[in-house]
Amino acid sequence: MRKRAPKRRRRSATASAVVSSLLETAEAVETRLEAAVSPLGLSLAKLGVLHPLAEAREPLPLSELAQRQHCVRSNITQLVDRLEKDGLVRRRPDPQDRRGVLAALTPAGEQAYTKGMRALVEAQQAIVRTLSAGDAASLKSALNALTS
Amino acid sequence: MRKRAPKRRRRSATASAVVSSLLETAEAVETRLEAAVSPLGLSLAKLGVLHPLAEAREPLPLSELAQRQHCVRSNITQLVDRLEKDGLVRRRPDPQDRRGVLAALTPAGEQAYTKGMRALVEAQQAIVRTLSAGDAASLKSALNALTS
DNA sequence: TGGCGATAGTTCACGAATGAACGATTGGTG
DNA sequence: CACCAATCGTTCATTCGTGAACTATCGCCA
Repeated sequence: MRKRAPKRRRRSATASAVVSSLLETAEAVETRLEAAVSPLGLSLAKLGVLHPLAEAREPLPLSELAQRQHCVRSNITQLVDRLEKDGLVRRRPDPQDRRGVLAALTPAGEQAYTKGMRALVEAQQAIVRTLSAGDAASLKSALNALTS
Repeated sequence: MRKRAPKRRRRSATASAVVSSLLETAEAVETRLEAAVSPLGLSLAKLGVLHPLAEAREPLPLSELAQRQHCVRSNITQLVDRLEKDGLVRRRPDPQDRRGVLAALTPAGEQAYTKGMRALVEAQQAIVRTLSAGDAASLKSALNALTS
């Protein structure tokens, strides 16, 4: 009947496979989302900056954007540089703090945000739709376990 | 008793959450793996180039590395540049094709590979270990569903 | 009040990845 | 054989992300 002693090995041999699979599908998903918003001249990174700005409905300090984005301040500097070049955001001095700089959404920025968000959500739903309800639930719980 | 008509909305509201969760945990996992190999002066990208070279046990053309890595040729050019600077790989002309360039593992390269691989596998196992057997299985199947 | 340590944003150099353009070489096929 | 399309590797410009170093300003407290 075979299949008694080995067992032990299974785990380790599979570990790398599961992790690789996670990384690869995440990359595939990310690429797909990126493709969904790129026709609008956007990227996930840019959308990630526009998001808190649009939600707050008021200009925010760059450091706040960095915190919400879980990234380093210098990254936001550059991202905002490009967004400004795109005309989606404008920098303006913080009246409360002369060190600070606020990022303000332009009208074009708001518009780009709503369009981009629509495209993004649609793409996300398309992806989740390929999952059975059970798969979705178990995926969610497994990811939660990983994050803890 | 409530809970009859709505239902519809749930799905869409959750789609973005699941996808975001996937992307975020993947990033966290990647960061962890990166941290595991970085003390050895390696990165996942570099290890990804050393891998096929070590497995093949013979020099390989750069284009082959690009294919196996699912990336663009120019990326391999630069990666091999750095690996050469690190003394882990050496470029040599392809005797069969004068357009081609072969990447050959140096002794230091082989050593770095085995050490890096050890560290990587260990980190992967540590991550998977935080998952219950059930979670691991369901994660695997859900990821499979996503990739298809 | 004066001084000083945190905080804010920028700049720079780097790693990783992409895509376009380019020069060399190779392989059919006419 | 001679040409032409495909392939090979590199270079360049661009995006995105990091971390270190720097300047300006803020806020506190001795």
